Amino acid sequence: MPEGHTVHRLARDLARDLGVNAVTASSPQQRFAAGADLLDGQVATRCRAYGKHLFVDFEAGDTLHIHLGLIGKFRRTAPDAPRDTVRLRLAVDHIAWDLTGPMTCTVGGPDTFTDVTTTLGPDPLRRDGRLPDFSERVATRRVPIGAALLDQRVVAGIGNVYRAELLFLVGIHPSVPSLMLADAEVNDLWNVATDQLRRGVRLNRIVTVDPADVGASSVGRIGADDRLHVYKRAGEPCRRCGAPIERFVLAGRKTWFCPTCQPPP
DNA sequence: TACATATGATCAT
DNA sequence: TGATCCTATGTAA
Repeated sequence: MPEGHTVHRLARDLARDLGVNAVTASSPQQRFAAGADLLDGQVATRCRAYGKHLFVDFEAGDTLHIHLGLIGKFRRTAPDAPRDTVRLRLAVDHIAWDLTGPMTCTVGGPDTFTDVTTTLGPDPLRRDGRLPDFSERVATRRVPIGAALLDQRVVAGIGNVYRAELLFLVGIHPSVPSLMLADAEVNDLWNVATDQLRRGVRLNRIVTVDPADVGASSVGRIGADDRLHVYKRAGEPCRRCGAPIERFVLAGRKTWFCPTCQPPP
């Protein structure tokens, strides 16, 4: 489930679990054997996230760089858990963190963080993420806003679920040209993104529906199937207006919108 | 057993 | 735009 919220949450949980102890690093799958050897026995000194990129610094100056991609997972397991597909296992005491299916898993020097993040747009989950930076990048893209939001050079950490959900929440159709958005709309988009991604970190999952959006019968409780407004809900009624949710492909990925709440340009 | 699909990104054409 | 990489899961056969 890797959008920015997942990676920021990982940085936090990893930092807590790894603590100040030396880690045992291994690559059961062997594809990261050399890197694991470098890290084995070192103390992790810092865990950071920027967009969908995760960085773990080690005492000797090595930086582990991980990007989960579409199917990657990094999860807390036990040292006796199955490991045939585990690219990297970081173990401390009785806790093991298992990385499977990552798009990127490398070890580099102290410049790794800067080198990787210099190409990225502002990250709403970071303290250094700036709205004016976002505004400027949105205003200079000659693509639909639904494409711009997936471009990590415009804003870092948003993926296919948040692109659809955020645009619903701000009432903007994905096909509206990025540079046509009013200042107020761009501000709104940034603020909603910040709020929603933070909520995602807190809950460790994407939930964009509010209790006020669900029926009185459910007493404000949000169930497993009503956490999202539009993502993967083609044909189902909009929770706010009842119109059937529609779907189309934008920037090579399916996206969803409400034709009433998000009028086409 | 096979196939489709997935919250991502890159590279080739 | 399409192929490709990586893994896991759900559905179909």
